[in-house]
Amino acid sequence: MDTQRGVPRTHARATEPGATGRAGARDVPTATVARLPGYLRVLNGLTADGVVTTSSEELAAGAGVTSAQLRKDLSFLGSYGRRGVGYDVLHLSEQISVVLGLTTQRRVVIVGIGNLGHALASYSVFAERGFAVVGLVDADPALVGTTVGGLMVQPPASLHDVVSGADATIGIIATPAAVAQDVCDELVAAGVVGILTFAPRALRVPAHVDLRAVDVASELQILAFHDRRRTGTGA
Amino acid sequence: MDTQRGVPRTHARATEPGATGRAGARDVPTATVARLPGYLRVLNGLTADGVVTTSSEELAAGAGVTSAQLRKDLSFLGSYGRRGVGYDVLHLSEQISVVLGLTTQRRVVIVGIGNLGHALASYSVFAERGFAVVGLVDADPALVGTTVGGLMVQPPASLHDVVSGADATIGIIATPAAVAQDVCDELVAAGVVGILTFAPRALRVPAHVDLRAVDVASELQILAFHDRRRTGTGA
DNA sequence: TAGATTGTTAATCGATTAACAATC
DNA sequence: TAGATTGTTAATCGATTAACAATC
Repeated sequence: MDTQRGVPRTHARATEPGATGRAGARDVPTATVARLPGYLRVLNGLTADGVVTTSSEELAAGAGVTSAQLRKDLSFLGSYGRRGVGYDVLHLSEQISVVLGLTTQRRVVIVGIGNLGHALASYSVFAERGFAVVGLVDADPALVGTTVGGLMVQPPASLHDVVSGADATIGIIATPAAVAQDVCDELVAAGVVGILTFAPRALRVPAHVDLRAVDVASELQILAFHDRRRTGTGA
Repeated sequence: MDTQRGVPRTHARATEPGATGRAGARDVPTATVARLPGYLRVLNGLTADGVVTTSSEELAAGAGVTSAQLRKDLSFLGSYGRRGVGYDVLHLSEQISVVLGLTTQRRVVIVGIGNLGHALASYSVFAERGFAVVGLVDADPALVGTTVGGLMVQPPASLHDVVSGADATIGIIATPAAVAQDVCDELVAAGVVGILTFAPRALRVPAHVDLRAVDVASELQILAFHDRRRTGTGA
């Protein structure tokens, strides 16, 4: 009840279909991939603090996992530590970035500029972590043409052009649930290979597209399950 | 790469410490608990469509899981279906609500009313799914005293009173990462038993408090991992 | 009865944990 | 060398899948 958790997935295992294949990056378990961003975050913080070397113990504590878990996770990437010494913060950070594919900036399009989409479009953390929001789309005529986070909101009919024109590979869906599947299909048709949806509804995507879903109301309902056990109400 | 996933957790198993214990609700695996909100969502949709009876096949398809998975999950709650017939939509919906502890309305306080907090404070889906936002707190003097989603924003010094005064059991953290742990500690001291954080930082909570973390930038980084394999860039 | 569909069992699979040999 | 810490192995644990007997 007290540990931080990453994100689960019924994900296909992360095998390496790539041509030559970078050493070490092959066949990383999905559970490990989901924790890598957390490690990277801690490493970046250490770098900002001027820390040059770290240990599995320190890194794990910062990320909220055990040192055994951390070493096991890193072992799937390769051997980037030195026994008896620890890990070079900058080098490990770079290796994880390479494995996650963050050495190239990914371009993101957000569909649905309501309260949530608006917040995401203005979210500075995206830029800090290597993503560029390159397009905004909304169906509300009152919203189309306005500027949010420095970008002009485009109409739904422009979705394909916005995605392909900016060469976006990731789409974020922040629309009402009712239209989420249609938007999803259009994003896929336009060429995105990854989708992050906030719409409370199951979406279908082809096998070559990666889908991740965040449902904040479901998160609260999961909290309610444990809440009930502590406050005694609810049954 | 194509399935919907719930939320992973390094969660303690959901054992039943409650006194008498409702039949069936004991010892539900965390992976199952995380999928229950999805089933509930589909059941509510079926109810709205006037559907009276459903099958594991139909329900699973709507939730994006296999029928085997669904039946296995429901088996932890009890036997609420009829062989050869299926499930009564209303009855099953009610049983899941009881297990999740949704028969009592939970009160939620949101700390950090920036872009994201603002969006969450105005998020109608919370009310639809049985949660009441009863307090808003922010450190920005320019924001304190303003009204968002019908509630007046309170200063940080009022956090404890806002939580205990409204008897809130769940806290949502939408503050900058730098202050997230302090806010978390204050929420716990004020008596919440569940915390949902959007701050990109690992948080520590005592064993009796349940913590769930949503990190949208990490979600994008996980998508980038697969993106790299398809677009070939990034290594 | 015959057909349908659940609930459960058993097998498989993947993830976590702990311990320690390797080695800096 | 002695102490420290990694990387790996093996054991455990939990979750998923498939098949089917129970039963409506």
